[in-house]
Amino acid sequence: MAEKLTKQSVDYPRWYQEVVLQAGLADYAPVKGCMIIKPYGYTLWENMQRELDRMFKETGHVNAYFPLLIPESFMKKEAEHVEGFSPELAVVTHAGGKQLEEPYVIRPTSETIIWDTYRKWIQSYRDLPLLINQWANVMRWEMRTRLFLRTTEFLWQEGHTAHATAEEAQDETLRMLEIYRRFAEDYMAVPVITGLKSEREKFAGAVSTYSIEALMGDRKALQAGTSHNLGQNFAKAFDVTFLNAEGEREHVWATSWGVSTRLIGAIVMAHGDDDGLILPPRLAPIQMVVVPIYRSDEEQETTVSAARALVEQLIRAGVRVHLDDRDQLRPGWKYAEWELKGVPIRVELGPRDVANASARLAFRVDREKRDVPLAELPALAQELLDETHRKLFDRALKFREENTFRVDSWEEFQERLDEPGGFLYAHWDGTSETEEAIQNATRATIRCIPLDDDLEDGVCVYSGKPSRRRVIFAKAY
RNA sequence: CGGGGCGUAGCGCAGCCCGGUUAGCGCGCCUGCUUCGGGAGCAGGAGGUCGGAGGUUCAAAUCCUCUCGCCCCGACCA
Repeated sequence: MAEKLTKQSVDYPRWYQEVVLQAGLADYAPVKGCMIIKPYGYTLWENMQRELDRMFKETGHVNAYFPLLIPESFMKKEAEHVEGFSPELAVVTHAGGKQLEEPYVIRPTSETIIWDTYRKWIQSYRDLPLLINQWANVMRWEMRTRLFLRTTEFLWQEGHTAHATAEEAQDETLRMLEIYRRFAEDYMAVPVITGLKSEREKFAGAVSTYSIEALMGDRKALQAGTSHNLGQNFAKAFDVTFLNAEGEREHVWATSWGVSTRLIGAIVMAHGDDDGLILPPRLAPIQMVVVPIYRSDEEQETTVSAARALVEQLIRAGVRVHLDDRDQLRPGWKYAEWELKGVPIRVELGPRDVANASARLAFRVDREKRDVPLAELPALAQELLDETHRKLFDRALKFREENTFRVDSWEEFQERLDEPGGFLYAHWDGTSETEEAIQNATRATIRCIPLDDDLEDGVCVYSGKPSRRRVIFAKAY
């Protein structure tokens, strides 16, 4: 804990790794590529789950749970799905001391087992729509892993819905994309761009994939959530049909959508600085930490009891507050530690403050210090947290805008991408060949075709062929 | 899979090239005193089969062979 962090400007990946470990979000596991999510990190995840779960339920979804193990044959039923996921499957071949007749794969995502099940659940248009979400762990044997951003096993939610029409499925796809956008911006304080994925980048088995894309502190992009319109691909692969009102048999239309513990990585990299994490107040495990300050035993008695009283009032005001009354640590040490852990607001309570009936607040987001009357603090707390949220969001948005460029020539594209990086709005001829060529030349990929962008005639920055709109290129995680 | 690095106390490391007393250092931990408004000081103390196996040698953390694991950088991916 006492080690100093590597500065972001010196080595960003190293900073990331150190801050995740030192702030107590996660630890390495004995298994390659896996991590142990520690209580502080898991509480953050629980807070994210709670809000997302509420949003899903408000839009008519219910939770269910499907098995971890999937018969291997299921994975082979949808052609693109097989191709996309085969290389990263973990397979169980032995159990109960015997070799299994059919191996089981550990789910990398649950479309197949869910659509196998939906076949039994759906007969009529009256059974639709079917709006189910599950909170689960999944496993993908990636070649290279990074804490939270890409681990072999990760936690996520996956929604799987079934609809009677293509229009309904498309509406659902966009509805959930919008929920992800709202969650990212209103809770994580991370501004995101919503858009459509290119053919190359879309989900294996989808008709179309939409995503929210965020810009990290090192000016690289992070895909923070995806929503897929699966069309009738899985319904056909698993023979899921229904009778419509006219008595005709049709294949069901599907969507799936998910966000994962990767979002924790997004929070770390969107907001963190050289002193550590900066957690968005609406998700922070600890929103305010109260540090009593004293020299003598009498002062300790005075400030600690004042702190206890304050903490009680703050809890009643709905604040997630922590009292740091550890006697063996000095205040300066505690300040540094809570800053590393990204607590939005620190409340310092010393003899002078108690005498003045005030509290000294220190804001993590901008280091501002402010004295507030003790009696007013509980009533003021939510507003202060909201203010912090806005500052965080505004700063992240400003950063993104400062690192977003419209580029019109291949030279400019390469230069900007190299230094400083960021989002590049550029014309693209719409072909996978060009996309691949650009990736090979620069390591940049098309993050998305933004939804809220106007059409504009131009020529492809790489091939010079005609283009109808700009797309966003960036180096990505 | 290619490239690089690392396994020595809870954590971070030195020692290894050039073998040789009881294997060190910092942080943390325990005890005591003084401290406490930006990462405290002093004194005392506990804590190790040096990743594993085999070999060379009078003697191996150190040399040789094999092996296991993890991390970082790239290619693949949420």
